[in-house]
Amino acid sequence: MGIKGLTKLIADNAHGAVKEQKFENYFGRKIAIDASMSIYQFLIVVGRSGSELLTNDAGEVTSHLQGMFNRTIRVLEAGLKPVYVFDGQPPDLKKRELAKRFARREDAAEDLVTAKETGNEADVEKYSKKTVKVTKQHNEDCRKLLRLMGVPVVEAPSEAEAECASLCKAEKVFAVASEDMDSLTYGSTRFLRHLMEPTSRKLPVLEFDIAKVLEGLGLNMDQFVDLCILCGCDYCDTIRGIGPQTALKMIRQHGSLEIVLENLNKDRYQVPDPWPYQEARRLFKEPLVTPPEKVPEFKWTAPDTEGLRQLLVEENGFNNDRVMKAIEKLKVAKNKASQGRLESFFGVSSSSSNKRKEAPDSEASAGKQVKTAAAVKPAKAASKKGPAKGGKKK
DNA sequence: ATTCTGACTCAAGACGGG
DNA sequence: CCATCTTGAGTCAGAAT
DNA sequence: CCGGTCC
Repeated sequence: MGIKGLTKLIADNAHGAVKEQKFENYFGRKIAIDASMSIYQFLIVVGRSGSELLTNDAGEVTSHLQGMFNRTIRVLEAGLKPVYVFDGQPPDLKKRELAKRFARREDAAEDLVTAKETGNEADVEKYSKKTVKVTKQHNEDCRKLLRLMGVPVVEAPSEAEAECASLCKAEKVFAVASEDMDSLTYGSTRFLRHLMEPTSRKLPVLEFDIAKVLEGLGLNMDQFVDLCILCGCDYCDTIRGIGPQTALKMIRQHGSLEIVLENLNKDRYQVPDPWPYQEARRLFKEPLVTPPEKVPEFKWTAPDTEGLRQLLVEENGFNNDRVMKAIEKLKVAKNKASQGRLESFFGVSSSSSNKRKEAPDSEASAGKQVKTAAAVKPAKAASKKGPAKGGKKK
C-alpha cells in the first residue's frame, strides 16, 4: 500500500515539490503506467451493478476490456504516449503482505455470501468490490488489446512500479503515472498522480519532482529510501510508535537507518523481530528490472482494425458500430500525435528535435520545461473556481 | 498538546443523450 | 506445484509520551 | 449535468 503518510509528509515539508498541472500539458509525452492497477480499478467500477460485471456471451468478464479500451483512446486523443507496464513475479519479501490481502479477500467473500442470502443490496455492493482480484487472464486480455491498439506493452520481471521508475530514470519515458507513492521510493524522477482523475473528478494532475522532494525534506536519495522504510512500506512492518513525523525527524538527525537503530531507545520502541530493512532497501534501490539498454524503443503504431474487431466484437460481444467509431478516433489521434510536442505549442517544427535517436521528447523535458510550467501558473490562479459553474455537486 | 495506532468508511470509468 | 497482486483519504477513537 | 448504459 505504498508508503504510509508520505503524501502528507511531502505536502507539509516539501512545499514546491509538487506542481499542479493540466492533463493537456502532457501532449507528446511518453508516460509509463502500471497496468494491473488500472485493470483493478476497471474491475471495481466498470459496468458494475450488485456483484455483476459486463460479460460476453460465454459469461466471461469484459469490464477490464471496456475500461482499458476507452481510457486508452482518451489518453491517445490527448496526444499522450502511454506505455503500459505489467507485473511479473513479486519479490519474496512481499509475500507476507500479499498473504494478508488474500486473507482479507477471503473474509470479504464470506461476508458477500451472507449479504446475498439476506438480500442486503448495499452489502453485496460493498463486499463484492473487496473480493475483486486481477487474474492472469485479465492481464493477458489487456496485453492483447493494447498491442492491437498499437500501444507498447512492457512485461516487468518483477514489480511494475520498479520497472516504471527504471524507465523514467533512463529517460525512456518522461514520467510515471500512478497513485502509488512508492514510485518515488523506487526513484522515478517525475511522478504523476491523478493523471486519469481530472476527467471524472476534476482533480488537477499532481506532478512530483523527486529532486525537489529531497531538497524540501533535506535528505539525499539514500536517506529518502530509509525514510520510506521507516514510515512503513510493503516490505517491512512499521516500528510501533514511529510514524511519518518521527521517522523524518530521526532520519534527519542520524542520517541512516543503521544509526537510527543504534541510537534508538529500545525500551521505548520495539523493533519487529525480523525487520529486514536492508533487504527492503535493496529492493527499492536495486530492484529486479529490465536493463534499460535492453528495452526496445517504444513504438505507437496504427491500430489493427480487423484484430480489434475480432477480439472485441466477435469474441466479446462489443457493439460493432461503437468499436468502429472508436477505431476511427484512434486513427485520428495517431495522426495528430505524430507531430511533435513543440509544434503543437508554437505551430512550427523544430529541426533540432530529430538529432538524437531516442530524444525527440526527452530533450524538451530536461530543464527548459520549467518555463512552460511558469506559463501555466497564471492559468492555475485563474482556474480558482467561482464563476458560472457553481461547483455544488447536487 | 502532540503523535501514532487501528478500525472504520468511502469512492474509484467513460460515453452519449436529453 | 499452483496461482498469486489495489489504494488512498478521511475520521474518530483511545493510548502513549 | 445527470442518469442510464456499456457487455
